[in-house]
Amino acid sequence: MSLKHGLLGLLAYSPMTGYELDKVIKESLSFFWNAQTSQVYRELDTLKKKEWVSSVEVEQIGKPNKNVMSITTIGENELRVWLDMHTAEDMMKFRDGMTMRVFFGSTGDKEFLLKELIDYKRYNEQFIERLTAVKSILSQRAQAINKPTEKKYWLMAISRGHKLAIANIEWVDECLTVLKEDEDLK
Amino acid sequence: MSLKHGLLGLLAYSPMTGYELDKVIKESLSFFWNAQTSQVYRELDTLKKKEWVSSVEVEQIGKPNKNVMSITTIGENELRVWLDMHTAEDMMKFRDGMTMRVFFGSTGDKEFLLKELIDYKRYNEQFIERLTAVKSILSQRAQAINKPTEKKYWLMAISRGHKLAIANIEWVDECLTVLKEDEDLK
DNA sequence: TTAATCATGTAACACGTTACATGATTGC
DNA sequence: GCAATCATGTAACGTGTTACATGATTAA
Repeated sequence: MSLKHGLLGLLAYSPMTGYELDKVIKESLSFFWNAQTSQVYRELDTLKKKEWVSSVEVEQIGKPNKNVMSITTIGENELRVWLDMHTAEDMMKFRDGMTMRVFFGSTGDKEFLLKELIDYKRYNEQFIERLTAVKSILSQRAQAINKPTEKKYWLMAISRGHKLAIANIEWVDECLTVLKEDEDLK
Repeated sequence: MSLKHGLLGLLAYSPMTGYELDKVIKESLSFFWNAQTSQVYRELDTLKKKEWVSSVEVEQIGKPNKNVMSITTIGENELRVWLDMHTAEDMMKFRDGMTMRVFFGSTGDKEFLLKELIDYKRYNEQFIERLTAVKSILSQRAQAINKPTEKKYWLMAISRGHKLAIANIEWVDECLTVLKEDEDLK
């Protein structure tokens, strides 16, 4: 499970350059996946070698040439297989640094932990704001590429981000209460 | 942010062998982090090279010899630095395969998606059950290694898992409603 | 007698991060 | 004149996965 299928998914909507893919990821996908620009180009290279995508060099006036990538039939099949065959079980194998941080929290400085929790809450609040922005970007895109069906799926994805952020914020509040409790006992 | 600091965290409680660390991870840490056995041994090797841990070979009767790993002073410092210095911002850079799956959902087979969502809900319900088991294991461990202070942090970590699982379940229910809606429109 | 537990790893590959590199055009 | 945008990458490193390998003891 990786960036490869994210790229295929985006190219299934319409052909794009690496540069555009990178921007779309940072603009619209980063609420559930992020990637370095260098990684995008490298993965595109791999996809080309696997013949999951093909590229055409397009000359431009007053701008550098660009390589427009398109998904191939093989790529479309691969995407469909990935979507249909990878299991919910895989999705349970996540890694959660924030939980690790708190699990081993007694070893570190409590003031730092409090600060970090409060920061984390703030980031989650900002995340929710960002989701609102992503929502409108995606609505526009759904119109632009004339794929109204996608929008329903995109909204489900956003809703997940929203629910998880809310859960994070509630959790921080709970932690702060617990941590302040024994402050009072001193 | 990685397994290295998880291993250091565990060794800060008490010296252990690679084998024991692997078991503890799978038993008690896997609700937020998982690792292959081979990875545990490899990382221990790296930690030894960095002198964050030291090992002593212990002979056993009727069992293979074992290498008992202990955290060093350098390792303790490293753990503290990691705990205090890594930021909440880093924690926002997660990767969420389930969201990707749904985001690009329109390309795949809808029956598969429905099945996967229902599976995912079931896994989250099982996850909550597992958390209950982990809770009692950790309570015992807190007594066994005589570190009652840790328990509070462990419970906070578990609470996070719980809240996220609840959010996941609610999200699946919402998705199922949305997906069935247009089933009715047919 | 067969599965589980104890105990250790190696090798190859896949995926992600960080730092670095280049160079033109457009808008303030 | 300077920052941002357009457009492409390479190299080295760090982290995670998969497959394979070995061999003894203990409990059902």
